[in-house]
Amino acid sequence: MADDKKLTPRAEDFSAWYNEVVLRAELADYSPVRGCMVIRPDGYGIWERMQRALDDMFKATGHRNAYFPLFIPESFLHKEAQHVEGFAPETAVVTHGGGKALEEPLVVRPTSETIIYAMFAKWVQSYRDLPLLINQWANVVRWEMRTRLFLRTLEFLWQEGHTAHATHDEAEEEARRMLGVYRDFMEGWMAMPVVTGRKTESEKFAGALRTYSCEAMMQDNKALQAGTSHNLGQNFARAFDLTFQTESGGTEYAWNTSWGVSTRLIGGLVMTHGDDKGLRIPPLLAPTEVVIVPIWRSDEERARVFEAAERIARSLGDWERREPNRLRVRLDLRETLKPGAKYYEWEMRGVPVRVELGPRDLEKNQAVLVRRDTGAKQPASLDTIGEDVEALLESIQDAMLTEARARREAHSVRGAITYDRFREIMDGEGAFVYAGWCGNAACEAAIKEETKATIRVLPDEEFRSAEPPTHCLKCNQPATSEALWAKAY
RNA sequence: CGGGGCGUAGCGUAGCCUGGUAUCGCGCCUGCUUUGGGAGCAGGAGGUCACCGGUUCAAAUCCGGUCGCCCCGACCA
Repeated sequence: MADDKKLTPRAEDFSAWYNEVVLRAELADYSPVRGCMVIRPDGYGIWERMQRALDDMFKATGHRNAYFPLFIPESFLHKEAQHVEGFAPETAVVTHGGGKALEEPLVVRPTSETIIYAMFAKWVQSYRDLPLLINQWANVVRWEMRTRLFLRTLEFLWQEGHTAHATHDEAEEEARRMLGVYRDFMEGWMAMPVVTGRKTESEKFAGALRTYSCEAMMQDNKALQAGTSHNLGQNFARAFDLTFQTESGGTEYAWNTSWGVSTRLIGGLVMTHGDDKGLRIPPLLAPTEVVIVPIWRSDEERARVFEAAERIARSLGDWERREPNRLRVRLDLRETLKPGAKYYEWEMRGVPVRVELGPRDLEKNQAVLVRRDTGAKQPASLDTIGEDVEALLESIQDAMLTEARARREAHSVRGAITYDRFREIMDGEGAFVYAGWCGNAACEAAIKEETKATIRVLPDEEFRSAEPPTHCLKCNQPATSEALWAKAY
């Protein structure tokens, strides 16, 4: 068992490490159904914090929540040609209900564009009804062949924003705005830096005019598509007759956007921040930010230490920080485990700050604060522990983003590069490679075929190289754009 | 769907070749002693050996079939 206590190191087998962390940190467990997962309280707690933060951001940008049904008439999916082509192979279909065959099979939503724009068509008559800005929190089902906890399961939780606008430019602005919201969330809350940009034709959403994406680098140097935002143009409006009267009395199709992030983000969080001791959760998303571990020898000491620990837990729990919410504190009073065993457990679970409190500390009116990200210890006076913990949490949140960004930059490659060198990189450690592309889908496909790497995005300006690449990585023809290449999840 | 692995207590496993009393560790329960980096001792509970069929006096073990899960490759948030 001694060996079982340690995780498989990331360097030895990243995939095994990931599975072990998710299971042992009790974020999730396998379900009896292949490809499905149970999200356990510690995993769901992270999701709840993500939801709250994102939901506030959606509301702040004018969106309202609604809920659309799980079942979609199969015919709806067929109304948009690209869309059905993209999703039909991976839908689950209900053919029977109440013991009888249904007249029309029902698709379990793989995404809700069809049902939502069908409803929008009923609700929108005039330009005065626009823009219509809706979000829904829901589960969706996609019948994937190969699944992985959080990263790809048959059923997953997500949010999908759906909007309708009077003009192309407004829709474009909306799609870009929500991509920005995602980026702010991923960097500000998840401490996960992303590269934003536009997807190529071959990688865009089925039915979209344009797809934008946030791409994050995992610790195995592979890219994770963490969130996407689509300008759907008028494709769905045409398919579902979503029209409105213009100011001048004409009739036009509305312009739509959709955008989503899912519980996949939790997988991204694990693979961005986890280490060989387990999970590391950025404080803002941690269901428990602080765990207090009391230390004692005699019964007399236990009584004293417990009393003090409870007092500190209360005062920390009541500590009002600048943002008006309280510290999320947990007090570990279990008497069957030694302190060391508790340390290992809370490290596995990723709690950002541990407070150690023993008799020697009490004599000095202090406690020891230990940060999960670096393992560094520091004493804190019991008189100022609230401020100290708050400051430490803020420092951890910042440090985690800085560290993740530095790691990404250390594994990014820019500047002139030969195709041979590129192949070498993709065969080896992997990287984010910024290189020229001629714009030809054939080159994109050939590279994917030969190296498994794909164009993650055509990066937004701030991510592009100071010296734009001049030639296509593959065919050496003049480049029409700079592309970010990587292997992806 | 192709390749690989696995199904024995909550978890991890031994036993299978060569059929005969279900193995060990962790965890769990009780008690005592412990507790500043994964505690010790003693006692205890816990099993349709994935499922179905066959061979046999007797099957976890041999034979036939079925199902499921995990990992690696072709699709994808």
